[in-house]
Amino acid sequence: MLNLQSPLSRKLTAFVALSDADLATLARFDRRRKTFHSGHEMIHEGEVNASAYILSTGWACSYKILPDGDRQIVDFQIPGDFLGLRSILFRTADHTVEAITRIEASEVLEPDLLDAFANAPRLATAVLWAASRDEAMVVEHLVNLGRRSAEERMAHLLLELGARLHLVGLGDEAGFDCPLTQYHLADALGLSAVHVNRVLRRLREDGLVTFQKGRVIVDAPARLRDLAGFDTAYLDQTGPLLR
Amino acid sequence: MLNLQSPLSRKLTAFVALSDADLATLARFDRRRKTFHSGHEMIHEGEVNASAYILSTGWACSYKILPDGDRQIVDFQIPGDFLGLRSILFRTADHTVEAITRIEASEVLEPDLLDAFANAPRLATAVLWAASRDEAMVVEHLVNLGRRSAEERMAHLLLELGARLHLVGLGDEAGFDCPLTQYHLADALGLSAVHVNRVLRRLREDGLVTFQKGRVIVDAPARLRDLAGFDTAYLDQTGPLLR
DNA sequence: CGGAGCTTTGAGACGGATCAAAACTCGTGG
DNA sequence: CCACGAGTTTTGATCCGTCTCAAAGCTCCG
Repeated sequence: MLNLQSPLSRKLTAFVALSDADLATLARFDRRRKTFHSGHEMIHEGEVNASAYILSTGWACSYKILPDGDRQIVDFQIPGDFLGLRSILFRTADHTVEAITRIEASEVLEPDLLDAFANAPRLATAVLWAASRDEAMVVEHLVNLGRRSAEERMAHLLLELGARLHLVGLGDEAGFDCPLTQYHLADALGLSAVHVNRVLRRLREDGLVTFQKGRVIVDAPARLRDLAGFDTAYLDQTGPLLR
Repeated sequence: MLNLQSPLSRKLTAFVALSDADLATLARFDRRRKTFHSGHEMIHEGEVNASAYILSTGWACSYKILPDGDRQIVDFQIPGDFLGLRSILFRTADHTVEAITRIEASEVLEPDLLDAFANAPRLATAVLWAASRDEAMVVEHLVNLGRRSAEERMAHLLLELGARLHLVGLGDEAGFDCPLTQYHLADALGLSAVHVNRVLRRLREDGLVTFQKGRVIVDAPARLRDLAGFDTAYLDQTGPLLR
């Protein structure tokens, strides 16, 4: 029951059928397990030869800081997600990754990845697929910022997080635990923290979602999806890729 | 002088040293050359098993359409860029790609890519690098929409296009030819077309950039970069990766 | 029980949207 | 060679969503 143990294998096997050999190689990614405390910067923008990680417990976020000190969060990472995968190919990391909660993660070095590509082609495909999915999420976030109102953005983000968490066995249809502050939400959605607060209140008063005390409860899933224009196509790619 | 002939090889060799065998494999990507007229949708959101292309002449853009008809352009593609590379791994395309001008492009099928990955590892690395760079650009666009003012966004976009065009031998320090309408700019920057017009006027009146009659002229490069907070780090990765 | 970080609320300012309409550009056909 | 028309650019007036500044209330850890 390897697949049920690790959030990553649970996520990958949902989309690519992996052989036992693939799963064994995947399991080897889990050596070098480390713990980081909340707030720790695991990868720094500008850092050379940064490592990548696979997140197994806790939440992280990746962001960029502007000259004036403003921050734009690009994505949140939850168990099963890669941290800084892109920065392995780049000489210097182009973004920062920070632990939001206390985190457990396995460090992935370049040779691990190359080994996987050479010896476990199906796994390599799966990793590539995961990277493409990450990019698809960034694209959807771009659409969010460019063309949706504050409330639509918030609805979309919460629905995405819910769907992703559900996929790795955290949270269910009703809701999920969420350690994000309103500052995190603001920096992800391109809003001010003050406005985030008002938006959350309106969504709550309209009976759509409630986000309080670290828990998100989706009160009216259908109406919320409708408001956000939320389409899971970019996330789930229904059923395993065989090829 | 293969590298000077194709914009793609010119771009890739700037970052990864390619062997003659790599270059030969790369040249084989150039069979199946096709022409598309301006406005043609080469890849449709939702399309299954879409092909990818390498753009050799002309401009394209990739975008998503929202339920209410709004459009968010994710990126523009210029000669040497891949079109729809991500959609090869996905069962269905998650975005649309449309020709802005008349276009010449070479169709790349899945087997071509797999062949390259199996037989030309350095080229495979280069392709992966190109995909990572595409993602880095999307991330930078996200920052643009989330945390920059309308003028900063415009300045940033024009500087990015200039830098990318320069890299493939189109345009120089002074400026470049640009077939985009103000509607394109608006949909890329998350603004209204009317506001785009006013922003361009202000930038022109401030002596920063002039965009008129299909040509962009950078009047004050240093001041423009300063306004935009433009750092080429995410684009050029100075000097060839050897590994 | 104190205090730091987070959430909540109010008042006012401002960037960019929207609506409306005129002016320009350029390819096309008469 | 001119007139037309579709697409594009430009400008004005007004409106609205979100920001900023300010301050109070809450929560939870030490």
